[in-house]
Amino acid sequence: MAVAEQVTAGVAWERTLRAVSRLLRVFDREMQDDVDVPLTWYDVFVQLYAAPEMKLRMQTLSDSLVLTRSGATRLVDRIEKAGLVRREPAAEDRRGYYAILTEEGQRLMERAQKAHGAGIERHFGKHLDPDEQRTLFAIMSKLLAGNQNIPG
Amino acid sequence: MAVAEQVTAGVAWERTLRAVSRLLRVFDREMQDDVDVPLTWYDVFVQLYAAPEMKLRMQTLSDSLVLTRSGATRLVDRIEKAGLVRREPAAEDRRGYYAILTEEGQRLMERAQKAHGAGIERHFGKHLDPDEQRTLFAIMSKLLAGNQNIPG
DNA sequence: TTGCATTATTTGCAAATACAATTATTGTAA
DNA sequence: TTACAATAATTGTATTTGCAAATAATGCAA
Repeated sequence: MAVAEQVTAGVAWERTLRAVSRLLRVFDREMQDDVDVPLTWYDVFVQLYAAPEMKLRMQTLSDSLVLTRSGATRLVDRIEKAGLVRREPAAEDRRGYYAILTEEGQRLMERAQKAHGAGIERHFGKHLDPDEQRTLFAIMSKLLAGNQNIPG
Repeated sequence: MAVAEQVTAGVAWERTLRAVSRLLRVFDREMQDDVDVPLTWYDVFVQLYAAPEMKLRMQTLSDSLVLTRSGATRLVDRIEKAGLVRREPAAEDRRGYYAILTEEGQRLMERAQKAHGAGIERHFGKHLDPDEQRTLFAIMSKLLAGNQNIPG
């Protein structure tokens, strides 16, 4: 390359968007192939699995997901119908509900986690050295912190 | 922090996913507010605007977008109905079509670009120094190159 | 030239999603 | 206590999306 490309914010953002989209599609397909659920379901499992007693209020859950409130309601409806999550009214605030990972959900989560971990390594980790991974983490943390209070 | 968090590939990927999702929601909302079209439409404008004669084959277009083929067909349908893009059969291969930015589409694109450029600076560029932007660009380029031949 | 696999695009249909309105509960202040 | 704004979650409805099948044109090989 004779002339170095000028990397503006717009160029960096666009490339990020395309790379992330591509990876999302790959991961979703692999999740389907491996454990026969969409990546969105796995996202729910991850959040619940990491929570105390493997349960979270719907609100907390939807905040961590890539979804609106109503989207989270519908998503949990579907997962509940499949028996992988159940709902329970919140004792301390009767407007609220908890979503709870069932035993079957836990088992699926553990299988999914293994498969997906390998996929992440194959399509993401493998291409970046540890330093790049740390830098990326730091960059994304800054962006997240700088765009905190956004509704949705 | 007494103990530094271990940054694994999985952790870096998850944070990336959340940051990008958040930004996408912000940008989509701002695009609606500024020029009253969804971000997906703008994505089409960007691709066409940068192309020779502001036209691209449907295939090329859908490859650069965050969409499947059929998704691109429907998306262009809607934009065409709004008069911002038109279709034209490809002379050299009669199976194919070009999507072409109309004059009205160009005008909208130029307005949208100004507004969105400011948004990118506000929510993305501002939080990263030039070196970080270059690094991010390089990292995402690697990931894109490493995940080239994925269908969808 | 005929036949057949390949490629470009669109369409039928079902699933997923967002937005706005709705229901139920809580907190607070007169 | 009563009234009312705020909060948690869900639901009605329209839009968007993907998958698989369909349509149409191309290229190549017998």
